[in-house]
Amino acid sequence: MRWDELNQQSCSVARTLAVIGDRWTLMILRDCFLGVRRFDVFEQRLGITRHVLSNRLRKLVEYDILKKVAYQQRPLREEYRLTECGLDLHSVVLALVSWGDKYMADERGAPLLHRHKACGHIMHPVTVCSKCAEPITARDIEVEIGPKWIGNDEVSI
Amino acid sequence: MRWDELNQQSCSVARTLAVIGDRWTLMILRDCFLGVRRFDVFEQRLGITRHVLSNRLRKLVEYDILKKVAYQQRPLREEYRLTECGLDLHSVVLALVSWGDKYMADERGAPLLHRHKACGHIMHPVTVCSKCAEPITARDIEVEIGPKWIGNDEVSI
DNA sequence: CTTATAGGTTCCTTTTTAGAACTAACAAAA
DNA sequence: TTTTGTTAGTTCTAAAAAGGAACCTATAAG
Repeated sequence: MRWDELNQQSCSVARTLAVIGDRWTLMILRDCFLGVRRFDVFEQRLGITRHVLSNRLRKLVEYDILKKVAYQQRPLREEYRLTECGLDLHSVVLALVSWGDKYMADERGAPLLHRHKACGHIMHPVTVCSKCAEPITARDIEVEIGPKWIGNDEVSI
Repeated sequence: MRWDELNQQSCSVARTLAVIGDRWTLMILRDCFLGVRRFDVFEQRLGITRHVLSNRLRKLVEYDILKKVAYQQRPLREEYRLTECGLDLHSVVLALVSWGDKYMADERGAPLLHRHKACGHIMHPVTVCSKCAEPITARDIEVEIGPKWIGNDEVSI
């Protein structure tokens, strides 16, 4: 199965990964959340080739995760900014950071800390239930087929 | 930069992506959270080649995200199960699902629903602050360098 | 008139993935 | 006892993607 076939699957993970599921795209998004917006800054920080960077940025714009915004005319220069849709990927990046901080850190601990502006504390993300607000782990969840998908062979648990 | 160089970076996202940051690994993990444990089931469900599946499973075992457990002797047959470390990736997969349900779904809505066993409701994951329990968005967070990393050129915002 | 800058594209080489066939270690059936 | 089937792989070649370096375009500054 190739990338372009993946987003035809009836699975939200597959469709999401068809857009953002490679290391470079996720690294670019990490940098976006750290405030990076320009082509050459991405290139230098990531050590990505210009060719691949160009392709990934194009795809992110195509899927409305980033948008190009002119910051100068003559010569026209554009930078890449997260859209609302892109900002919503923050929970994905935060979940990756949090896991990495816990399992991949060395003795110096997490390289970057996250401060919650509203409460002022250094925090780590906690995933909770939207209904009862209790923290969720893998064992707390049961999965079932969506009502409009019942009887559809494509989707299975 | 190649995969193996990525996990030497002083960034938890980079180190995490060096292990799980490709679409197949994340698709395998999705299936693990749906209860899949055996080689041929992964192969059929994912449409992945046996070669790549074999490599990815090996890597996941190497990093203690999955473990091989014998379910039969003579001939020895082993299956792959999530470790505690692997179970902690649930928040990553859940964040991917949730974003996909919101932005990549068609008119039928989310293919799979998540029921929180404890409260009994269909839920979606919400990321909250570990200190004040308020929901977090990208704009609510400020990033700063970890105390043991200050003065270290490797890490930068 | 040359050099610098930002944001790319093009070209060729190396690495990774796809797809199919083959293997090992047994069990069950003919 | 030979054949067939099952599970979990490995090996091979071709196609696709990524790496790495050079080139391009529009403009400003010196």
